[in-house]
Amino acid sequence: MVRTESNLSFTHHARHFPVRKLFSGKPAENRIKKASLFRWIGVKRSSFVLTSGLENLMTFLAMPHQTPDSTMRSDDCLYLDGLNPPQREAVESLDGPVLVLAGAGTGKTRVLTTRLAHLLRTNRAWPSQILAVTFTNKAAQEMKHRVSALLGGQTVEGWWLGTFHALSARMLRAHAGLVGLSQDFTILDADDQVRLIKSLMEQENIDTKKWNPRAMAGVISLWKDKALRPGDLGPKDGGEMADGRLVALYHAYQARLKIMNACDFGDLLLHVITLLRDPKNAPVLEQYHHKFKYLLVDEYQDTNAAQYLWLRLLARGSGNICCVGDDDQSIYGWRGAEVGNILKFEQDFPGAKIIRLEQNYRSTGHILNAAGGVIAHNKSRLGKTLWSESGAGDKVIVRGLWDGGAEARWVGEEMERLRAQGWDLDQMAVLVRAGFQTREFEERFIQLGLPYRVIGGLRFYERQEIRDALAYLRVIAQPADDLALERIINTPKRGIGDTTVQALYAHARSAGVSLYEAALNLCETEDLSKRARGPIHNLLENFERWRSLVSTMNHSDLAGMVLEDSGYLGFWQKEKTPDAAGRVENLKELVAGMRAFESLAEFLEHVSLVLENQQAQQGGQVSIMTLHAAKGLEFDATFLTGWEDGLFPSQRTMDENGMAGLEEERRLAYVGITRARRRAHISFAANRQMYGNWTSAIPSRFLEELPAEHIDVRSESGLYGAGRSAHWDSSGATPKPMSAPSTTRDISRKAGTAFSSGTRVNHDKFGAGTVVHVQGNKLDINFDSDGMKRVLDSFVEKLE
DNA sequence: GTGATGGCGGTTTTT
DNA sequence: CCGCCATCAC
Repeated sequence: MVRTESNLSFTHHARHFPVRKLFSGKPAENRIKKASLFRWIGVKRSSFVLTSGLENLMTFLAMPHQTPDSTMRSDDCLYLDGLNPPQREAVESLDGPVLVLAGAGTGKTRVLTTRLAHLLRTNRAWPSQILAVTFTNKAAQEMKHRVSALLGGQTVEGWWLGTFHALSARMLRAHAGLVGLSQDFTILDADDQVRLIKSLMEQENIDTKKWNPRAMAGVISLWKDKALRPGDLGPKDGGEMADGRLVALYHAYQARLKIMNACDFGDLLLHVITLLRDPKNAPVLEQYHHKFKYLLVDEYQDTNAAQYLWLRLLARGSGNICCVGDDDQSIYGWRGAEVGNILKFEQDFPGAKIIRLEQNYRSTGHILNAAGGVIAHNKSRLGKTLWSESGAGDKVIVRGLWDGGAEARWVGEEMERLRAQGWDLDQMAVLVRAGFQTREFEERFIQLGLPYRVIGGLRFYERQEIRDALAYLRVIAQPADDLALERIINTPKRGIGDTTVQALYAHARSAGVSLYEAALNLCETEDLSKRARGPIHNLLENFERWRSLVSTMNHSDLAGMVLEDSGYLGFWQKEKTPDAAGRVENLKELVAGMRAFESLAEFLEHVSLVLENQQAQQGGQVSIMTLHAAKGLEFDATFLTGWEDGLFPSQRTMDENGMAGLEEERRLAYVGITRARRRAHISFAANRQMYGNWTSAIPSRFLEELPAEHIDVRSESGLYGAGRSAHWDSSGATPKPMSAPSTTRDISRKAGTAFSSGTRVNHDKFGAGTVVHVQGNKLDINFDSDGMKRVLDSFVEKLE
């Protein structure tokens, strides 16, 4: 039933495809238009750093702004044959607003890519008239590849396919002047952002211990996600935060960014919105309206308010906007995503067509129904019921264990058992709620010799040595980049200490210039200590020299030279720490990797916006990752671990966001369960070591939401119960507790809830305590040494 | 201006 | 328990 694109042949259609004709020749007429378009865009050639081939982009912009003739009928299109009816409808509903509600595993990407191919193949639009937005570069890449596969290997060039941020940066480079930036503005990442906020807080005498700069930066980012600029806020909107001066801090932050000619990620979208909204710039908006005939948005449930406004502004032109998403998989509310966007699509885009994809091609029946049973508990959802033709398969295996160690052992054993049965290690994954949970599995897998990889974590360009190297390049490209200069001004150590840097900053502030300029101004004067002048002079001289080479020298060679001359590479080569050699390797890799880019500017833009998390993909390893990282992936067998109240659902989320938070956690559970094709395991531990001390927990409330008929409970003796009804008591499948002594627990269980308030009890891990409150078989106990905890009655024994 | 110790905080993550 | 940052001693 499920046919992949590669099964379909398009070769005999290829000659109908406009793209080939489009690029084969460049009529003189186009060249003339090209020149005028340069003016329209108002930027130099090198600024279009996001497209690999600027030529192609220019060619597209030079195309007359009209739709190509639609001469082709849809029934000529073989690629439509493999689609089920709703999928086909989603592909063919090209005009007007369309919302495709694509449940997990229902062929969302296939619909997206086929729709794009269809637009091109039927000559509905030139590539340059299509705006396709994704959240991650990975998704953009995948879309690019799959569309080209659908078109028989023909690559499509010149379309506006990318992340919100990359596309925004592209627009902003073209119109930077309209928002008070210059075309070569710097893009700051989260780390730069926090450092800048922190220095501003210090400057304003706001206590950075009481008010964590990271958190303050987070709030400002959330404001930006909501498209709130400093002027849109009242002075008190920051509440107590930052001593009541958070909004003032936001003002100062934006002012500083302007001086630095820099943008943070939020600004990329916000500036575009500001500029397109301004009546003065109506012609710009009009040109984009004229240009983009079709808009396509992936993962619409993850859009925040700013992205929503951005889309609305651009969609007002053609009105042809297709959003694809799944409200049940919205898991990024905590970083500003608003499920509301997808829930109110119909109101926002009147006359919208809503198409539901409900046939699942990934998972077997029990898995699907277990997931469906959980998500049905959510109130705010549009509602979908997934079904599949692939048979019932295995029930979801649910296992309770004594502690985190036992859980890791059990997962390891099960994985080895599956491996022995011929399952592929690459097709197995451990999914956790929070990063710290991975450690226990790693330790266990190392012991077992089970090859694994942890997905996520530090990315290449987040490594210290890479960021340092990039800082050098940033200062060369953009001297006003204070953060970059500050980062490396004394790295490697060259005797420019904190007091000197503070003096430079003081001068920069009073003169209203950048740090670099301040250094230029001061290095010959008496304002600085004699000792500091030399190294500063030296460093600046180096920078001037390097900068003078940018236009003539290959940027990769230049980078090599910079690292050499600055002493940075030598610093790591001399270093004896175990990781130093790896860092030297990384630096060399960085220099080599730069060759793939056309210029230094292009390279820097890719680093901040588009660089892939290149993880050496070697086969034969199980994966360990967070539930968030697992979204969009699928495995034959999954192990969803740590299903304990407080951990999952996360206590913090519930405290901070109440019912909405709980519903988001539940969606996370839904995402988790639907990752499995054939086998899903869910486990929980009664005790877990967190940050060095033992904590106990009761099983996740989500376990109770799993429909009994779709799960297979195999808990250790004494670990079932948890206030659950009949089907929890099945078991017998697994006879003995693995590590915990069980006698007293069994006795207490037989006795029912034999505890009452005031009873003195003993617990293996927490010692003696007094029962304070009884609720079913859950006891709130005040432990003599560890304080209040909630535990299952089966874990304690009465003290006589 | 640079190296050593204590204290505190610590989900989820992309751009 | 681990890592980061601030503070302190040179």
